Amino acid sequence: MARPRKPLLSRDRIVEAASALVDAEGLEGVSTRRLAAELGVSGPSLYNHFRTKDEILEAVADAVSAKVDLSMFDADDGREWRQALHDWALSYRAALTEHPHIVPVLARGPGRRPAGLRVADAVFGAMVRAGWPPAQATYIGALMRYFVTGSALGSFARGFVDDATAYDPADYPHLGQAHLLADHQERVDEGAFETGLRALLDGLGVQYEAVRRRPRGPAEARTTVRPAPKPG
Amino acid sequence: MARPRKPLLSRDRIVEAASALVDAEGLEGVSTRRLAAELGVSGPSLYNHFRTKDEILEAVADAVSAKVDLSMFDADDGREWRQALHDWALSYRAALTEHPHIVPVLARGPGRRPAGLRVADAVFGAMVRAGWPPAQATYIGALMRYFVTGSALGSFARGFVDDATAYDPADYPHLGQAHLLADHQERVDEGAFETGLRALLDGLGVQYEAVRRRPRGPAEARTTVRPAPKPG
DNA sequence: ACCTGAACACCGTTCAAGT
DNA sequence: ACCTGAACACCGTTCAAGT
Repeated sequence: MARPRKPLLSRDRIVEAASALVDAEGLEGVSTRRLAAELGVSGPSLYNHFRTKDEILEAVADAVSAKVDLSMFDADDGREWRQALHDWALSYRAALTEHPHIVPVLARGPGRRPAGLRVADAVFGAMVRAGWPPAQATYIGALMRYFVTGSALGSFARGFVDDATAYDPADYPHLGQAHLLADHQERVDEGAFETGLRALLDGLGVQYEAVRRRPRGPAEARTTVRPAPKPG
Repeated sequence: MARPRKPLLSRDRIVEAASALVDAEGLEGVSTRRLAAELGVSGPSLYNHFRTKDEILEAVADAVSAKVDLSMFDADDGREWRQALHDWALSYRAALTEHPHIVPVLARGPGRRPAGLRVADAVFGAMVRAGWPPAQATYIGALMRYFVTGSALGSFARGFVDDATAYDPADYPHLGQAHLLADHQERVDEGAFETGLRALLDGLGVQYEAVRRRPRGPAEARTTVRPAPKPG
């Protein structure tokens, strides 16, 4: 069989199989030959649909971004911007922790991925509507992204070993109980995420009040970052 | 030449060469053969000093962690915890942006890397000394890490293309100026980082006041996360 | 103990050949 | 247009052989 009358492959089928493989085996488990085998074709066939393996992984990452709920940013649902950011962050993090192995790819940046851009667009638009200056709205999209991807990528607790002898008090005077962290991994990561998210939103609240109070004095315009590259 | 009287290699030499290679070519530029060639030996020689290539990369990441300034956490330098966290975050970020290609490895978590653990230890110790409950001190170390590594990993602006036609208003109604971001990349990332850091510290300040006010009521103990796995 | 070359079991990608 | 097998230039790692 050289060419079937009905194509055996499609971008969607490839992305679906690649996602399953990434979830099951991690990024290292994905080779073009392995993926092709999973799809019942030979390795080079994939190159009729994607230019590189990396493009396939980008598509997998984008499929995860597409699962992030953005409905809280809808114009007139009566939600406050802080509440919307909060809910979005939870949905964002949930999407990532459901597919942890692809996070390194996704964390590289929103890039050209359509779903990633849709996220950036929604956040930026909602913040501007809420009264944030465009420059700040851009920053908020970026910094929230930093925090959420950072938390999904580097489970803090996962790094600690479940071995009391691993942390010599002479080297790490305050890590006496560190070996216990291995057990409490998830709880610590979630606590840190919640604490950080609350801090972020409270802190943005402070800045929001300041911005609202002096909405755009010319003196400020001179000392501030500059007109404001949009967005997002 | 089979075995020289003086070893040709050492862990330090290997890490040094690997760091240079990572900086110059990125992670993909590092192969064991390439690295060995740079050191004037054959590929398998490396395995006398490291068990795997990944162990070499971990060591490179740890060398970067070792450059993070921790002196602001020294017991009696009169600094306030917020100021210390702020200065540390800047130093942390600076270390990472100087070696951007290794960040994905470093962001995986502090793991067993000695310098990474030293960082965790210093932050945890300083926060506890400042009056934070151990559980919260643990969270602070983790959430600061999320934010800093996330910002170093995923340059938000870098993701946007310098092409006005790339962002169809029908798809992304608020991304009209997105193509300008490519130009302002660094400024946006720095603005987002500063804005986020300030928000984080302000927000933690709010939580600090709350914790200080009610230092450990039994009612709180029941509703709060739980005793507190240390640290760090 | 520490280096070597040869070898194993893989890679991503290109390309001419098939229909 | 879409798949194939063969091939190219790589990989990380193991291992027996050398000193």
